[in-house]
Amino acid sequence: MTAVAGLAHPDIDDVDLSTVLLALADPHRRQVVLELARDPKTERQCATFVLPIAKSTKTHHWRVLRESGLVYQRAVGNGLYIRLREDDLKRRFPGLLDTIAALEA
Amino acid sequence: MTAVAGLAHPDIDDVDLSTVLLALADPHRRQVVLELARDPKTERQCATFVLPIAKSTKTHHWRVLRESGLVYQRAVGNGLYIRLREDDLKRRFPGLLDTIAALEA
DNA sequence: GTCTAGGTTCGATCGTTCTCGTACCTCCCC
DNA sequence: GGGGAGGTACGAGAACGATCGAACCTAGAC
Repeated sequence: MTAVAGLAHPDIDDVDLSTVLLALADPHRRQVVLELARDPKTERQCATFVLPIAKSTKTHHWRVLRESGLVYQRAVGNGLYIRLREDDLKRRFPGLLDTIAALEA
Repeated sequence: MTAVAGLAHPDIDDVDLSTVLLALADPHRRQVVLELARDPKTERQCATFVLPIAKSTKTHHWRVLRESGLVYQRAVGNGLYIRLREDDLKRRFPGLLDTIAALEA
């Protein structure tokens, strides 16, 4: 196993609403999702997110976001890039992201 | 204290999004909310909800729904009536309920 | 080779949540 | 008065989630 873990992404059709809502219920994760949503097409380095939590806790949140189908992660060199699964989410949960984003705009 | 507990309802402005999303993340609670949302103006007897859980567990979920600002409960005689806080929710979290409802229609 | 920055894994703690059964209360009907 | 239906309170157990620190790995820069 490499230092960058196997980045397993679920099929969006296997994700259920409870999982997504649970993922979005955490303020740290929601902040990440909303920052990504401001520039949905753009990939961003995970390390650039400023969160008042430990490194290992971030790893935990990345996994939750990934496994809930909200984000796509890609290993580049030594680091991680993250991106919203915008199209998948629009198709599977239409309106959800826009609504949440509008609520905290 | 009467058999019907003190039904404390939070001011809708004191409710935050995390709490609401957490409340909606539970399938049983979401089912209740969605059934109420099909007839938003109408009060319904709590006892008429068919859920595969114990009585005391229901009491727990009523409290969560109440304290998350999603529903309003009223004691009538020996029982409880429940109703969506539709107007409050529309104002505080516009679009949220409609989006969730559309997602599981 | 060394050092650093980005990440993971592990183990643990702490709080919360869902769940239940039991006991109890109270309104209402007979 | 007695009984049933609707609900609460309490106590407990199991599962989960957020959090951390320490140890470790890897890629890249120097």
